[in-house]
Amino acid sequence: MPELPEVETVVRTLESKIENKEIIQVRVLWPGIIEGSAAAFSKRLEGQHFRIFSRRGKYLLFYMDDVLLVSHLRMEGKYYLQNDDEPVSKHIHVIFQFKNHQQLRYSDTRKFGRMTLLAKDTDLLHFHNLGPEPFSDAFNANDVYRYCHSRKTPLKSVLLDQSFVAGIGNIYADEICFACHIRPGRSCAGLTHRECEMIVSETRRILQEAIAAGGTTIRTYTSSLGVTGRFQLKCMVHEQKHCRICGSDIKMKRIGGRSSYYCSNCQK
DNA sequence: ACACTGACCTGCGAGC
DNA sequence: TGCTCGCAGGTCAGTG
Repeated sequence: MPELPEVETVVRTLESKIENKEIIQVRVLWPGIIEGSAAAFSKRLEGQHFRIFSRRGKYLLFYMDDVLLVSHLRMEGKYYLQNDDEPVSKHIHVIFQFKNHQQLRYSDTRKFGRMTLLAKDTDLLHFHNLGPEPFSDAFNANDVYRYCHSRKTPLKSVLLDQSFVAGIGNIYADEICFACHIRPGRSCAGLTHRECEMIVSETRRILQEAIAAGGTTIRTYTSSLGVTGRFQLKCMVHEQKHCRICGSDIKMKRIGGRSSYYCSNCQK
């Protein structure tokens, strides 16, 4: 499941492969991926070049000449750079044709991902009600403390709430809770200021390490263009059987509709 | 205003 | 062996 580190990896990989390439044609094989009219989407992108590559939360941002292409991979979205004579697998839903017979292909087994076109000057600070980026000053212990004390939801649910902080998904939410020695189901209302400081610093540390490792490859997720992350080797609790610190059995519980892994000995 | 649930999808594994 | 069923997950619309 692509979370912030995976999206960051995809953005940087694509930047190195397709920067300044011109789209000469777009084929949408599954219109549900495109928000709005697929025909208008395709027409608008013809003749546009991939200029600047960026990210906001889990959204990929491609600044073209006159338009902003926003892509969300959701669970299984991937990009591949292939030649146009290679067979098109059944999970390819959007094809961007370049010159020299190259194609950028969007693959998505579950068809959950979305693409949309926006004006280049769209305000991304308030885009989809997204909260602060984890590495920005806007994500800090004082604001986290204030936010948490105005509600009673489990810490895990808060970490997954994209309007709280942008980019954290199920895997990293479990890892952050573990690193802070807090059970994912604990109400965020009772967090101390010291714990909020720890949530901020551990979130940054874990995401930074995951980016350095090229993201996480777990279940069906591999990042684009054959790049495989290595962060799953460092997961302390997510999908683990035994705690890597104390050896206790890792417990699994559904919190906010998500499977959540924790060590009942190390996390209070 | 906040919190929870279901829909969107398909592949996979468990159970019969 | 072959079938059905439930689960996985991010986001948003709908409901309480």
